[in-house]
Amino acid sequence: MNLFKYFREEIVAALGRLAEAGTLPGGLDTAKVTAEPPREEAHGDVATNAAMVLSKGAGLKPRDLAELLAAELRAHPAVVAVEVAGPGFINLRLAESFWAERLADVLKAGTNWGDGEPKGHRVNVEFVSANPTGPMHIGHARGAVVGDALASLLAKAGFDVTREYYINDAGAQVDVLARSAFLRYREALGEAIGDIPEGLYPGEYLKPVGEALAKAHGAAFKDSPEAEWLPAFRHYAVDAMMGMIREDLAALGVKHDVFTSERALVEAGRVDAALAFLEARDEIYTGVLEPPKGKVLDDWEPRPQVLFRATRFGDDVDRPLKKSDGSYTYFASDIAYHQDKFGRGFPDMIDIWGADHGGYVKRMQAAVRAVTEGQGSLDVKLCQMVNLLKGGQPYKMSKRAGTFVTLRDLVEAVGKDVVRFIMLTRKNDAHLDFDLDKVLEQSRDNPVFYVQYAHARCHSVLRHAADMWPTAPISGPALAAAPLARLTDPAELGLIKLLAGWPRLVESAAEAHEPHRVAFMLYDLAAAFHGLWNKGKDEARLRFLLEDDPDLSLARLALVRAVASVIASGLAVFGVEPVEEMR
RNA sequence: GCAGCCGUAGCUCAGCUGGAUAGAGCGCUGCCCUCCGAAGGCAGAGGUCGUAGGUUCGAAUCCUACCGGUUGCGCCA
Repeated sequence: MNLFKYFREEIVAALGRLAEAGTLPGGLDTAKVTAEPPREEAHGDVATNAAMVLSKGAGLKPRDLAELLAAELRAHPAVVAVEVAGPGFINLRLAESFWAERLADVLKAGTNWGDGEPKGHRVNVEFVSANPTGPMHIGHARGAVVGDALASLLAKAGFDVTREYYINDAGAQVDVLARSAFLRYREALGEAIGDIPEGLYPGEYLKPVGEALAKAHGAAFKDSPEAEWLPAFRHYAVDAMMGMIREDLAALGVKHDVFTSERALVEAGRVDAALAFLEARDEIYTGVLEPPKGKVLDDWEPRPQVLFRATRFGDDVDRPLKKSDGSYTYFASDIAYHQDKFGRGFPDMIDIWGADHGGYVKRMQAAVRAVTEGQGSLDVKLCQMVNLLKGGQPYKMSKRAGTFVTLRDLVEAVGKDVVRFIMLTRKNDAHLDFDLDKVLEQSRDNPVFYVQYAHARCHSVLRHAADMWPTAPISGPALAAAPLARLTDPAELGLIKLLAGWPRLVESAAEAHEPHRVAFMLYDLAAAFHGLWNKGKDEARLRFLLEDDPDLSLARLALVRAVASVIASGLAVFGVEPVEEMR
């Protein structure tokens, strides 16, 4: 339960009662009424702006309306105090028993606490979509993690999520891949190939591909013209690269539900169909584009092109769909791809792109509007660069020096959980520093450690409790029945309030498509827990386990268990394994 | 030239889709840390939220114009 949603409904209901009694005019628009946690703790637990946003319609001064509503809200059993403050805020303070009940809710729900109601609403998250021409590098890691965590977050919030990967296997770059593989094939047959020519992929990872092709075909294509071997080699190489990419993703703990091939779309005529669809609606014409200003293009010459009327849908200029040789642009097949996703039952699409593709957002959104006739929506999350550092200094990657370059190497160096967590500690569109030393540091300014440590400490307490009272019921559901009313210290109540706010955070982070908020919530929760722990150092009576007071200890164990459970639940959104012991 | 993103404490960044006295970590300063649950704790200083206008009960948040940084800008994906 999102308690703020609950109180918003209670406030609206109270307004309804006032209207019924004739105190307020009927039919007030309550859409702008909010119930939120106040920033200042001193302002209570729930604050509403109702009096301020409704005063005009009600014909009352905000503070007068606030007093009326406050009187009505005082009757609520969970409310112990109501204050009218500032320009007309109404602040509610909630009973300790109310918080005890929320703690029991957390314990009963376990890691399902915070789950949204199933919405029966499908969302497609497309991410990674790295070109199938080589292993994943560090630049891909952020998009992979952000997409995967966003998908998990949406799933937790109650959406029916599909994780999708778009394989760009139709462009010129896969032909280059095929030629590169062909070279390795000749090499595997014993030919001296010398340096890899400019324009081909030089990576060693293509050697096994060449060897496999040599094994399969022998010398059959050794001296054949390109047309004879290219499609087969391309097919094999793309498959091999995708296999490698899937392994890289698996190392990072990422798994897609659907892989869609661009080539398959093209061969099935989907691009033709999409263009015909637009043609029929007069969204396509042949025209000449202006050269971009302020940028020197020596080879620019105006020429007629097949253009999409993107300007009709909010883009700055109309966009080309065909190259001068008559083949489709990337944009054209991407239109078909998004129309395909829409047709598969995803009106809501999210794409995760690198920030260098930022210039394509408008045109893609324009195309989605056109091709779904306004029924589909596309949100694009752009992931900024990751700056790799070591000890605060830029980390130069070099193959020769043995410093790593691939995603796999990064994961092997620091672990997948560290990579995943750190990638989510910034907004997707902000630059991110990834310090190879800091992320392994055991200190407060390493959020991964700090959060994991809080979780491990919780379990340490639970282990101690099991030693002290071997028969005590300390499972989550059992602890829901503990005497929770005995938790009265402000630090304890503060912790419960954080736990109780988890559903609201899940909901708003999911709605905003911002998984990084979970990282900050986890950090705050860990800080509050460590704070309470430290208080126990100074004040012995605040320790979790008191041999002479098993009842109170049980209540505190309930709190500890709940903290562990919410941390675990947040880490689950990130795909990070919560640890029970630090080593 | 145009477009997207960014501009908040000395540094790195949050700021809950418009709320009340703008927060955290690092760094700095000062105390505390012989024992439970090592990988520290507590407190303090530090801000005209890039600038200037606008919208309204109320703006770091929305709009406009500038300034600075960044990423892009037909036949690459």
